[in-house]
Amino acid sequence: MKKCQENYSDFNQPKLILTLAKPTFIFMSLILDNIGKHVTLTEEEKVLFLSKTKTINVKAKTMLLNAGEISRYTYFVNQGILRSFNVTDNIVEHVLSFACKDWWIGDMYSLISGKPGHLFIEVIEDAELVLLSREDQEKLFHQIPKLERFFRILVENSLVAHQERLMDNLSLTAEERYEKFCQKYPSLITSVPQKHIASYIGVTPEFFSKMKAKLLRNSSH
Amino acid sequence: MKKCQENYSDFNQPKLILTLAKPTFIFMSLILDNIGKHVTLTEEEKVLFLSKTKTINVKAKTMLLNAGEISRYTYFVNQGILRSFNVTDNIVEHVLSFACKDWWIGDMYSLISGKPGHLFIEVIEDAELVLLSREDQEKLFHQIPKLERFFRILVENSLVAHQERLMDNLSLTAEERYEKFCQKYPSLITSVPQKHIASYIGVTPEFFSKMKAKLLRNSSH
DNA sequence: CTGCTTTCTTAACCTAGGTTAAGTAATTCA
DNA sequence: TGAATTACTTAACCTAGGTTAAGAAAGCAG
Repeated sequence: MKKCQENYSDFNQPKLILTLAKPTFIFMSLILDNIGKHVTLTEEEKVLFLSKTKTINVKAKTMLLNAGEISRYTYFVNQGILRSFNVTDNIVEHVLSFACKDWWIGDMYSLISGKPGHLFIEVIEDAELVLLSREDQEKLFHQIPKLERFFRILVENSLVAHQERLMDNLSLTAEERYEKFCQKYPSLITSVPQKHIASYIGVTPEFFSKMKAKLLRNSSH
Repeated sequence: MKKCQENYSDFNQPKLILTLAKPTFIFMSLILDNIGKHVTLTEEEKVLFLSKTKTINVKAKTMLLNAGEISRYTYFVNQGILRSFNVTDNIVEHVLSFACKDWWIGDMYSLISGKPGHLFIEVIEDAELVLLSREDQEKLFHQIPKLERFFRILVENSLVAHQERLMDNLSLTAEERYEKFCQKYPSLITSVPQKHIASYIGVTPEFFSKMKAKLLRNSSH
C-alpha cells in the first residue's frame, strides 16, 4: 500500500511518452483473429478497421490513464501486461482487471459517459497495444454493423465474467478465489507482483502472504 | 436461510403456471419508451419488435427460472418485482440483482452460452412481464440493427454497474454498501424482505438486523 | 379469528481476514 | 556493483462480520 499522490501526479505534465509503432509483423493479425472469433469481416472491412487503430509501444510503469481523466481509448494487448485499478482513501488500490496478450481493457464508465473516470490503467510489463478511440469505434459501428455485434458479444461475455466474480466474492473464501484466479490467469501467477493478485482477489498483501505460506505447508506435507 | 431443495423442486412438473395476457394498456409503451432512451425506432420497427414479444402475468413466489435449466428469455418488468440469485452449498442464497418496473432481468450466462445456468429468477411481487426469447432477439438484431445497438448499450451500462458494485464490495463497509443500495433502489427498501437486501449487499440477515438497529440508535439520538 | 410458517431480532460466542510493525529479500537504477 | 527503493514475510494483536440458538413479530391459509 502506498500513497498514490506521489506516484501518479508526475504523470500529468509530460503526458504519455510512448512510441508510435507500425504494428509488429507477428501481431498484425492478432486483433483481427480476436474479432474473427465472433464475426467474419471482409478484407475491405479489415482494412477499414485497422485504418482507425493506432499501435503503440509502452514501457512498464507507464500510467496510460489516471483517475479523474476522461478516457478516450479502448486498448487491445498484442503483447505485455496491463492492469486497471481504483484507489480509495488516496491509499488503497483495488485491481479491477488484468489484461495480457489477446485481451481488451479500458475504462468503460468513462468511455460511455464521457465523464472523468475512477480508474487508473497501468502497464505492468512492457507492452504493444492497439488503440481504438471511442469516437472511431462509434463511427465504425455505423459503417460495419458486424463490429457492433462483435463488441456487443465482447461486453456480454465481460458482464457474465463480472457477475460470476461478484458471486464468488460473496460466497468463496480467499483461498478458493485464489484458486479460481490461478485457473483464469495462469500466466500471471509468476509475472505480476503478488500484491496485485492479492488486491484482485480482495485481500491484503499480508494476508495473502500468510495464506500462500499455509498452502505450501499443507501441500508439501 | 433455507433448504432450497424443498422450495424449488415442485416447480419442475407443472411447468410455469402463468397467465398469457394482452399487455395492460397503461404499460403498452413502457418497453418502447425504455428502448427509446437509446435508439429511435420507426413505427414499423416498433410493431415488428412487439410482435416478437409475449406479455405475461405472474404471481409472487413463482420461480421463472431454476438453476440448472437453460434460460431462453430476457424479461422486461412492466410492473412488480423480481430477483435473481444463486444458491451455494444447497442452502445459502446470494442475490445478484433485483428488477422492478422499467428494468430488464435475465440469466445472461445461460442465454449466451445456451448451457444450463446457475441462477434462479423469482417473482417477489405480482408482476406483469414482457418476454423476449434469445432466438427472436438475435433475429431482430439482423432485421433492426438499432436494436442490437440498444442492447449493446444496455449491456455496457450493466457492465459498468457490476464493475462499480465489485469495487464497492472490496472497499466499502456493509453500512456504506447499504447506503448505496438505498440510493439505487429506494422503492425496494420497504417492499422486499430485508433478508434479500442483506444478501444483495453481502451480509447475513442477522448481521443486517444488528446493523440496522445500530443505525437507528445512532440517528435517533 | 387461529394456527402455521416465514421473517426479524437479540445475544453470546467465534473466525477469516485486517492492522501495525519490523525484518528480509528482490529490484532498480545510478 | 552497491545504495535505495519496492516487494514479500512473519508475528502479535484486533475487528467486522459470521454462527448458533431461541424468542418475538408478522404474514397467510384455512
